[in-house]
Amino acid sequence: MDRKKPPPEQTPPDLQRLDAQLCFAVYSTMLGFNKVYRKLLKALGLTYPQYLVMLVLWEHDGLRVSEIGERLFLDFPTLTPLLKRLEVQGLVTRRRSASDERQVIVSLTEAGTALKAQAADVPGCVATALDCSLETIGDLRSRLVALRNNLMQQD
Amino acid sequence: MDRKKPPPEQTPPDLQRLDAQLCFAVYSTMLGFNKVYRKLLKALGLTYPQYLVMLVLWEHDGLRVSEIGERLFLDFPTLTPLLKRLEVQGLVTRRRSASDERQVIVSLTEAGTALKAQAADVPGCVATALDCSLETIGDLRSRLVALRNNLMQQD
DNA sequence: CAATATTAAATCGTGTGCTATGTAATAGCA
DNA sequence: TGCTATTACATAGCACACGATTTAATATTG
Repeated sequence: MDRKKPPPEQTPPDLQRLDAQLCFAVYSTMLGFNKVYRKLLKALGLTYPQYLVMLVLWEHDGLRVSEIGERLFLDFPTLTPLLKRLEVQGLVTRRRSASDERQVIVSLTEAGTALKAQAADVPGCVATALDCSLETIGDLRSRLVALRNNLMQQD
Repeated sequence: MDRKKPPPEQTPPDLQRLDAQLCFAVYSTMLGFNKVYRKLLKALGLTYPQYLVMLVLWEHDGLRVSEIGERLFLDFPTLTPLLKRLEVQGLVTRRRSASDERQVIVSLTEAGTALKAQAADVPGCVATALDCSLETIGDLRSRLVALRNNLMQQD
């Protein structure tokens, strides 16, 4: 009578545990960030992805859609409707480029530019919610960026 | 003729830069993870969130929807349709609890259980894409979990 | 025991994010 | 110069994620 079970053929159990997955830590942290940002950005009338777009434009106004997409690692099907909604809100304009009509230039309106001052408290409030040192934040950030760049290279 | 501009009233510019935001590092890292997981999980017929649900059930079969939600920090509007699709794929069953009919118990089917072995290579392939040490991964994971818990406490 | 409050899940509506596809403009080549 | 290939963006369809609301079951209270 053979009581000895064969060794499992799959990955050792602990590598397939939810909490062993770095991706789940990233995913669930992002869920947490969304929760915090949703509250903070509600007063500004922005969703989190819209806020990211505004951050990009506040830094460098008048970009092509593709340039915004490159900056945020987002594609056209995501950006086009999102930018349309920002345009409807009067925060940006979308104009065909005169030199190349395939390109759409996204520019801040006065209201869009003015929104930057209203959003000035956001990073501080987020830092408060995080409740950890600037050094930790900076270290985490640069490590995540390195991972992101590795992941984005997969093809 | 006053050539001196008044100091800006908003947050110092570097705090409102996109790349200064930890949340953007997390967000864009998750975009990268999605890209990698989408490819790996395609052969299993799973999306990334569905994979997370399967990880939970492989660990502990027969949970209530709310228990899965607590485990993954996800709400009913997300989980109900997702679980329905897993049921349609024949990977889980959803049954009303006899002792409390408000509760739905989610159980793995034979196919759902068997899928675990097919998914055995996933964590290893992800680790390869990450191209960094297990120690780094573990450290990042625990730090992110700490942040997540802080963020989730905001209310 | 009946009425009310609470709980668990389902549904609805909105905004993403991505693959696939379509449209229009520009570039490149013979 | 005309044709083809490439580029930039828009659209379509699907799967999330979440606040708001609804439905049904259970718990609590008088």
